[in-house]
Amino acid sequence: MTFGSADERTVAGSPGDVLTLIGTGSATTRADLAKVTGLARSTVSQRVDALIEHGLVEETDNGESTGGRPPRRLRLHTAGHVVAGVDLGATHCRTVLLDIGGTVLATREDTIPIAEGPEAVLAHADERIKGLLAEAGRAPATLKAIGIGVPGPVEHATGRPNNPPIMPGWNEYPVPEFFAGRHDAAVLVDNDVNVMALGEHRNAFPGTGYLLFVKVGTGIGCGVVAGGRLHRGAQGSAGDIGHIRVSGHDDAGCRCGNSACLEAVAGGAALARRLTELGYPAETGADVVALVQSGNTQALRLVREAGRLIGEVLAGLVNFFNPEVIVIGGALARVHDHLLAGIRETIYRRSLPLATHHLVITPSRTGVDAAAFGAGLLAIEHYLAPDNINRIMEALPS
Amino acid sequence: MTFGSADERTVAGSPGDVLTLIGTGSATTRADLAKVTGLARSTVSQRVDALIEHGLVEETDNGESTGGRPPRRLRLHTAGHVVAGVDLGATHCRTVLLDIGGTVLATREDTIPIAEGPEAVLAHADERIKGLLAEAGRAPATLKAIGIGVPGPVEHATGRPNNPPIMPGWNEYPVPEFFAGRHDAAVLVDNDVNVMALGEHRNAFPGTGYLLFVKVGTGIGCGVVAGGRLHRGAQGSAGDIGHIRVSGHDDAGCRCGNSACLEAVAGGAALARRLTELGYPAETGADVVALVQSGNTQALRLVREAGRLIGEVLAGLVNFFNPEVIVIGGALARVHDHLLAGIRETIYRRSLPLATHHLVITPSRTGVDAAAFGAGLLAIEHYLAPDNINRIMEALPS
DNA sequence: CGACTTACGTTGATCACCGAACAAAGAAGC
DNA sequence: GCTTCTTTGTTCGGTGATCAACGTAAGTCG
Repeated sequence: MTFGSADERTVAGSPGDVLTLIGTGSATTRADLAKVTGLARSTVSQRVDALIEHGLVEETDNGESTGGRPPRRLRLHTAGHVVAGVDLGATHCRTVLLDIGGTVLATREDTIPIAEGPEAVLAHADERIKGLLAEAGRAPATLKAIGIGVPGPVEHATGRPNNPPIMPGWNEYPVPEFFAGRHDAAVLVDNDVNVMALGEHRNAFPGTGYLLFVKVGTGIGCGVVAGGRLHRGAQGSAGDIGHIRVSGHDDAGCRCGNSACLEAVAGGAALARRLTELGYPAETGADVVALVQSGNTQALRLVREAGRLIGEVLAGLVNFFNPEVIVIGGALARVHDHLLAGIRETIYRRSLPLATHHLVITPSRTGVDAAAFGAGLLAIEHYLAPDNINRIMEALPS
Repeated sequence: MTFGSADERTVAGSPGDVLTLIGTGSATTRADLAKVTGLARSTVSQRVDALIEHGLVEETDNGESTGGRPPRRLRLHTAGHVVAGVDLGATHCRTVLLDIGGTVLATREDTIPIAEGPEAVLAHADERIKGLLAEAGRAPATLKAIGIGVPGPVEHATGRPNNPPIMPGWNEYPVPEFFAGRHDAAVLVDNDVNVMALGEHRNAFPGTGYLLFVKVGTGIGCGVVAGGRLHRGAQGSAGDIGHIRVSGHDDAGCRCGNSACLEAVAGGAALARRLTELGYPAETGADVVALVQSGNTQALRLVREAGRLIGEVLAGLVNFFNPEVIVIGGALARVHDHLLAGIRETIYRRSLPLATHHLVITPSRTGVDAAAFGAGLLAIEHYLAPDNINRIMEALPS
């Protein structure tokens, strides 16, 4: 027998918790903190002083008075702490430097095939990170954590890719160890769709408990947020919806060896191939988007039909998972008017009313840097996690 | 921006946490507790003394010596605290009395249509609970919590059924309030499949993080355990997989208004109807089971085919959710040899190898009282939750 | 039958946290 | 412009939870 676990308590008052409250904006002054945590004002002051001494918090201007002494506002001290987010795709590497408040300091994008293998690609990314640090005028030692999104399943606890189909040479490669001697920073590795889901959740839907982020690009994948956290599943392969079967397409073979997979009929590569067959040459999802935007009715029809097929799969997942928000991202979402129409139509037809009543289905609000940004958030959240902060402050009693 | 929440810390040491460790068997002696919690032995003794004074813990025989003084074993004091679990079905009411160690003290089953409405049915259940208390020789005041599983979606936080299709008169009915004047006990209400999933998880797979419990009865439903806890979704309707579309059965109309729903082609009612059409009269899932057990090859064929269809849906969910264990329960699981064969066959064919590599697919190990027992566990876990214990002990400083 | 090992209680010391008093800084009223 | 009030934040002694060290209990081992 097992009981409920020990978390889920009322907001605790450790230094790390106090910092989290300041970072999230849940409390911006000492008096606020006292109210929210239930600690005495004196204790709060003591905690805040320690955080300020460690360079994690700073005082800003005074707030508005409400009839008495105006409060001193507190916020994260973003100067001495930055993180990097890295988005590795099949052929690209996007890098972003964030301060721990989540502000973008610098970005970089370039082309490198992930098939060149982990050493080459990670060395490349490391060069870019160093470049961004220099560009933003931040000392290398201020880099506190690195988040990396990769196009395949990852065992998040160890940072090792787990039989990734499109990353030759990366299987079981210990990514964090690569950076061990190069930076004094934690390295967090996750699937690219997961970090996009995280970024979208934290940015656009922070209060939401249950969110699906669907990326429609060459393939189709899904990031899952449950209870405000990423759901990775037992092997870290959760959200792999590209190979779920759809009705009526048993003739469509998929690279996975099965037929009628969602990806094989509604992915960007599949749409491009069918458009080529119809006499409109296209290779990638971007080409499909271009055809739609140029007014090609066949392309438009295909995208809408793809939306219906994606919607069929999502309708099942809505019943099963009961999310509050579904976000559609990826290359094909750039023509989201047509894609979403098909998706919405099918979900509202095939899902249970109770599950769709408050369901929001929306295009992604984050841009091309979504994955790198989400990877950066992963890094920030690790660095600012209460436990980590408590450890840091115990290690350096200042 | 939001950060990771404040839970997920190392095992804390509040009295409630200590009790949880004793209850789960994670630590059975004072010395154990000191090791696990990191508290000083003196502090642990103090905590344990308080728990004993409150009648929550008792000392048993001495344990085995490992070369020194033998430890005094601790366990939950089950005498003064019992809970009730209630399983309400379409036509039945099963009641079980458990001590807080999870031991069954008494059970009762009888027939009452849930359509008689909440007052009548709950009054009936309350009578049964009182009967079980008397039968087990426990004072009414020792009843600390009541768990109830109902055949429909529930808003778990308030205990109100949420547009349940087969529970006329129950919509929005505040179940906990019904018991307010009758017992000084918390009332937890949840979907019946959820409590079955909980029972199965705690009993058979306590270490598992991600488990699906699939109930194949008249209809088809699914309870979801994620991260060791029940996943209920945004509206509490998660796991409603009976109306997910399956391929190649577009002619099969469903009571929900759509066609090709899993339930409409593989549910017990659907199988019974088709067997009747084939000349083998059957009304319920139990009749189908009887036909299979009597060696009817048509029934056997249908059950196996139903397994394949259920497997098709589950294959998609395995990709999406990446569970470690899938448990098959419900009336039709009594012929699980045939049902599981079809399910396994399809899942291993259609799911990703990474997700199926360590996947266990197994029939339920819990019997006919699974739901009532699971409801009782829900009650126990609420009562023994660290926060609740801490509140109790602060309220009565003894 | 002592030496050793492990378990548990006791006790003075320590440290985190609290609450009350005090200081700071503005608003409101005259 | 002054006093009074309100809210914020700090200082400081007091209190209680927790700890580490020691002492006692109760076994095993040679």
